Formats: sequence, C-alpha cells, structure tokens
Amino acid sequence: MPQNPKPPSPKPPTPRQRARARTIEDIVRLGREHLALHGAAALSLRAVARDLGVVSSAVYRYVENREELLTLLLIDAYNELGDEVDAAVAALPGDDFAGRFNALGSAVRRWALREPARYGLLFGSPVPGYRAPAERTTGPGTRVIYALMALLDGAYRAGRLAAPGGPAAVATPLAADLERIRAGMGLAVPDSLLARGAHVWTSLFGAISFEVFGQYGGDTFAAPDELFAHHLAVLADVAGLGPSVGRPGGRADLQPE
Amino acid sequence: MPQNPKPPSPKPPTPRQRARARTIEDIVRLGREHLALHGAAALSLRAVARDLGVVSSAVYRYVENREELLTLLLIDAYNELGDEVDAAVAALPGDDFAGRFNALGSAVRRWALREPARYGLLFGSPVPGYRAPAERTTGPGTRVIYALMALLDGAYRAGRLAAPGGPAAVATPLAADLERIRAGMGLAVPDSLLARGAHVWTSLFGAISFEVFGQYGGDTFAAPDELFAHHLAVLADVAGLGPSVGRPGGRADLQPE
DNA sequence: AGAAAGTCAAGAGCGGTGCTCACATTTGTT
DNA sequence: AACAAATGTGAGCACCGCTCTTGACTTTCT
Repeated sequence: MPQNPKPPSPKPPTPRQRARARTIEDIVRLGREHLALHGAAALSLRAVARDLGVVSSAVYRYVENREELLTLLLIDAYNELGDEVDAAVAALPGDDFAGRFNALGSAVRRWALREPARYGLLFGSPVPGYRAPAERTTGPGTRVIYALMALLDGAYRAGRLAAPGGPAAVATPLAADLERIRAGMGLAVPDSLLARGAHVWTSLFGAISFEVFGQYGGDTFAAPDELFAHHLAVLADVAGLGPSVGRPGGRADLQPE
Repeated sequence: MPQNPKPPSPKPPTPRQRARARTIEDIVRLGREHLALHGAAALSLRAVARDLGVVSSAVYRYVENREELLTLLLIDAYNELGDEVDAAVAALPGDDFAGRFNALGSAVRRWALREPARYGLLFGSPVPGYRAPAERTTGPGTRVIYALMALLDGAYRAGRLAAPGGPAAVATPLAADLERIRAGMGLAVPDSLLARGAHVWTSLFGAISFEVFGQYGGDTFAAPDELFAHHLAVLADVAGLGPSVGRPGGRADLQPE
C-alpha cells in the first residue's frame, strides 16, 4: 500500500500531500454525517463516495476499507467527547469537585443525546465484524475515565473525599487490578475509593445508555433531565462527593495518608 | 397476507398449521444461532434459508421480513433472560432480600456473558432501521425491572429497606413519573426508594454492558467477577439492602407508612 | 369425482453493499 | 518534454433484502 509517502517527513507537505489530507478529512466528515444520520451498521463507503462525487472504488485509495473508516470515526468521536468533557470540567473552579463531577456527567449526557449514533458506536453493542485497534483507540477512548479519576484523585488529595459509607472491602485479586490502574494513572486514592470510581463510571454510562438507546420504554419518564440529575446526585454521593461532605453533621472527610 | 389462517380458531390445528408452526420455530432457532454467532446486524435471512435447506424467497412465506424475525428473536431473548432471572430469584427464600438481589444481578450478568450478541440486541445500540413494536415487546422486556422493583417493594413492605443515606429529595416533575410507575406496578415504596430502584437498575446494566461490550479495555481487569461483586455490593447499599441494614449501628430501617 | 381455493417452493430479477483489479488519466518532478 | 507516482474509472465478483411470476401440490367445497 503506497499511500503513506514517507514515515519521518520533516519537510513541508507537498501540495499533493495537502490535497490527500484534505480528501481524507472530507471522507471522515461525510462518514460522520452518514454515521449520525443512519447509524454505524448502515455506514456505506459507496454512499460516502457518492457524496464525495467520485466512483466507489476511488475512496479505497484513501481509506483501507470500511473498518478503517470506522476506526477514524471512532477516534474522532472519542476526541470530540473528550474535548467537550474537558471543557465542561475546566469551566468550573478547581476546588469545586462536586460541581466539576456534575459538569462531567452532564457533558457526557449532552453529547450522547446530541450524537446518539456516534455514542452508540463508542458505548453500544460492538459492530459485528469490527474490532477496534487498541493501539490507536485506547488513548482517545480513556479520556473520560481519566478525567473522572483525576477529579476524584484531586478531591482525595485535597481531603474533600468522604469515606465510603457502604462496603469498603475489596477482594484481593481485584486489589491487584486496582494497584495496576493506580500506578498507570498516577493516582493516590485508596482501593475502596478507586473501586467506587469504577462503579460510578459504569453507572454513569448505564444511565446515559438507557436514555439514549430508549431502554426506559418510550414514555415512562417525562422528566429525563430530573431523572438524570437524580442519578448524578446518587453517584456523587457514592463517589464520596455527596451533599453530606463538608457539611455539619455530614460524613467525616477522609484524609490522604 | 393470508398466512394467518383464522383469528379465533378453537379447532385442533390442521397438519398444515402444525407444519407451519414447526417451520417458524426452526427459523427462529436458526436465527438465534446466527444471531449468537455473528451479531444482530449480520443476521441474514438468506443464510437462515440456506441452513433451512430452502431457497431464500421461501422464508418470506413464514416471516414477513427481516425486522419480523428480529422481533421474534427479541421476544425470545427477553423471555429467556426473564426466565433465568425469575428462577435465580425464586431459588432463595423470600425473606432473603439481599440474597435475592444478588441472585438477580448475577443471573443477568451470567446470561449476558453467555449470550453477548443477544444481550447486545436487547440492551445495546439499536439496530439502524429497526424499531421494536412496543405492543409485542414491552411485556417480555419489562420482566427484569419488574422483578427488581417487586423485590425492593417486598423488602420495603417487610420493613427491611433502609432509608437512603444520600440525596432523598426528588424533583417535582420526576415525582409525577414515579407516581405513574408506582400505580402501574402496584408498588408501595416511596419516591426516594423508587428513584433509587431506577438508579440501581440502570447502574446494573451499565456495569454488565461495560463488561460484555469490552468497554473496560482488554486487560485492565483480570478479576471481573470480583469487580462485579463489588458493583453489586455498592448497588445493594444504594438500594437500601446494604450490609448496614438491620445490623447494630447500621442505618435505621424505614417503616412502611 | 372434479373443480376451486389455498399453500408453498423455486427462480429470475432489482437495487444495494464491500472489495479487487486492469486500465486510463492527471499531476509533480526531473 | 519525459517519466513515474498518485489518482480516478469501470467492470466484475459475491453477498444482501426483497418482490414477483410460475408451476406444483394439498385441502376443501360442490
């Protein structure tokens, strides 16, 4: 495949390279539109080629195959979500941990409701024959959980994370996993709070997936905003950022060791 | 479409009707195998016809179209999941509410891990062009949440459900939704606990979806069983069935009004 | 018994898909 | 101007969902 001209090219891009990059951008843009309109499984290279004003086989000069385009769209969506989450979190003061947690969850939900098909590509059932290449997608794909964990870790370091009220013990094989994650992400939170973070993470996406995928059942909830706000409030409490933290009579703060 | 012979047919089925029913059963069975092997989006009527030893157009005598087969498989999967959940819950004494909650969650997870593609059809991203007919799928589709709510309601009526520790207030428009649900399901639990139930419901499926869909990222968790056990323990606590209920020094039980 | 009605499998065909390949054309560089 | 790389073309293969006509068979009614 001669599409990759030179691996290390310090020189300025030739016009041809510029045109090629533009075409690939156009393909991704058109693919994103098709994806948003008709879903991942209905994404068709032929349709993209038609919109591009080119014969179907021509797009294979720029994109290896359908899977490759899916991968590009996957990375694109992960990064857009990550950007919006980061922006929403950064819009609040660094010591407003509960506010930032709310902003994070609300940003994910907002993006998911705005881009349901792309959200489905990221967090829904996997596309049948498709396996995401880990070396290209784990980076963008871990931005949200990374932001969440950094948030909880910051609260912990600031002594603003409450000790879990419920089950705190963590099984030994799980503790090994958590230790690996803690080391990989450079965190300081103890096992119980780290496990709480993982729980909050999956619960958040569970609530959003139910809403985006219509799993609640049509018209059972006329007030989805309030329902999600409730979810977030419960999760903040589970994470240790709840309303009782720092309030008189609330749970005792947990001091970093 | 003359395939439905007579709406009210008190007579014994003719041989023809029996053969027809058998063929439809075979189609559903083959479809279930294809679905489990290759996923919902890759389900092909032509492939089913091949396995049935018949030309592709012949299956349209028995199944309206691809969507119809998907609907049959959807109902089939919902019922299999519902059966297994009911059996797992019923295997424990009626007053072991925490045990039954654990059994419910574990049964869902077990089925999901055994049948990932069918789980994806039920709880994953919706199939692009497909819209499930509510009048045929809501019944089987609500069995699990119904079992969960009945479980929590039973615990509440028995005075074994703890008051929520965190945010208890429920926004007014959400309260209207909850009242409708409570009436529709014949429950007695107050708003705060009902909202907790909904939260637990979505969180449970969030954790399972992450595991089934490989959203955790390949090899981050070597001990998925322990991780899920932790999820369940947290959820039991959130629901009010936690370890502190009924124990000395634990949270006060909430008495039904 | 024979005709009418109902049922069913087969095959051709339409438009769509992913993807490959030989060929023609354009383009940048020497 | 000449060359080679990059790009676009169109035909073609195998697959898909779905429709329609045709012929054969079975059941039912007269």
